[in-house]
Amino acid sequence: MLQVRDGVLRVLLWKRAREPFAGRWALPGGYLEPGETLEDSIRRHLAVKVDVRELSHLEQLDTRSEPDRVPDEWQLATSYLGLVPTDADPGLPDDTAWHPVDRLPPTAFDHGAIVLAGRDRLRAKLSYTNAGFALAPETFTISQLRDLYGAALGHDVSATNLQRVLLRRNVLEPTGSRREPGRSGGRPASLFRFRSRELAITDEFAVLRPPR
Amino acid sequence: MLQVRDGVLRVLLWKRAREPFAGRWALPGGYLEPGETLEDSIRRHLAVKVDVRELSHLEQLDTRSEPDRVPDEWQLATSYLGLVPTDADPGLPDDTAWHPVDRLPPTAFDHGAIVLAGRDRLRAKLSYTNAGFALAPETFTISQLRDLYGAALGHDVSATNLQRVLLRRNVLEPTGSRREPGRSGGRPASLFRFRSRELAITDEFAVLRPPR
DNA sequence: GCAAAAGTGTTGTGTCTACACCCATGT
DNA sequence: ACATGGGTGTAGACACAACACTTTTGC
Repeated sequence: MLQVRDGVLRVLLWKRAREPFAGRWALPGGYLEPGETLEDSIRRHLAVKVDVRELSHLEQLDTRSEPDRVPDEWQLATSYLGLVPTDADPGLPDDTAWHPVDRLPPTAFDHGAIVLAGRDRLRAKLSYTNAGFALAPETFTISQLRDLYGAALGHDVSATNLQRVLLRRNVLEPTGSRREPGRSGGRPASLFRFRSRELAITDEFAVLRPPR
Repeated sequence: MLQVRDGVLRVLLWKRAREPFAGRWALPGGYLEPGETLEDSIRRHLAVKVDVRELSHLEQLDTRSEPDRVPDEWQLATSYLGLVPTDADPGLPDDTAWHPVDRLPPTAFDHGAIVLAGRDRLRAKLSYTNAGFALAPETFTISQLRDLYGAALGHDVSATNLQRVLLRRNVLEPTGSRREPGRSGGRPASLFRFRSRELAITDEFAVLRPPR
């Protein structure tokens, strides 16, 4: 589960109490109940940590089956990428915390690799889908959105060009209202919102488009 | 397992003898052995149908867990996309056949949806990776490659532009040799080959590139 | 007026499509 | 010579990045 928090892309991790990997950080999750869907299962396990309504997007990453990924046991795991808007602040149990994705603590199992795979998937999808909606509040200014994209992508993003790309692609729409400037002045910023809050591809054919 | 065969993108299906879905067509695959990797398992099951050395690419699609996807039983399945070069002609058991992906026969379980998901994954990757290597023979002319891309993408592709895109991206390299024209004449075509036969992203940042 | 923050105008660059044209071969 | 198929030249459309400039606010 990823979120931009304090201007940094973070992942929710849970500190393991028991062996194996006692004291190391792990992704939330757990066993599948009979007859349960993978998605239902991850939502159920997450609900213990976070209110599920806060989840703005959830998608499957992959299934890992290497026999040595869990010591002394052969165990399959299907990983999911979950996103939470930056303005959500779920109350957390004591043994969980948001860790910067680019400075992970020692993790249990292959969870470090899974987090990086999730980060990479998010970065890719920010380029060619409307995935930003899942990180952003309901309405926002372009500079707020620039900061979110910057944190998620790991490099500076120009507000000017971000605005133009997302407006050209019809991903954003103006709400009509504005945000009052802070005490240091400045022009009031217009508020925007994502036209859709469901994942959609916005830049389908990079090349080799079908002919007219 | 997909292949361009007779100028059409096809999938290898296996005719089920037993219930459920007796007589309908299913994807090759089967149960996982204890301690076995998913990839090893699919390769093992495929080896019965096709020589595994013919597989030029294999990647995981997704894991399906809907309780009603198999009647009277709750069963998880992880699907894979396998590609076979167009010039491979594996001998097949009697109960398997290559079916056009765009005109699938009635399929068992959710296998029809899986095939379409694989097709869509292939189409997307042809745009921004070197995935074409997995459909093409070792060496080929641009027009052969155009036909392969056309069959896989489902629309006409211009040889002119295909050549320029793939050369600009350094995906193809000339072999130096040529192919003799047929009896109807025509300029002899140069032969090309893919520089790499491992999947690689060739058009990384569609937009929002990192600054210099 | 001046600083701060937001937003627009403009120019340049690179990638792709479309299409005209040229090249090398067989008959 | 002419048909056939391969390949190149070139121009236009478009999306994007960069950066200068203008707008609107607080102090």
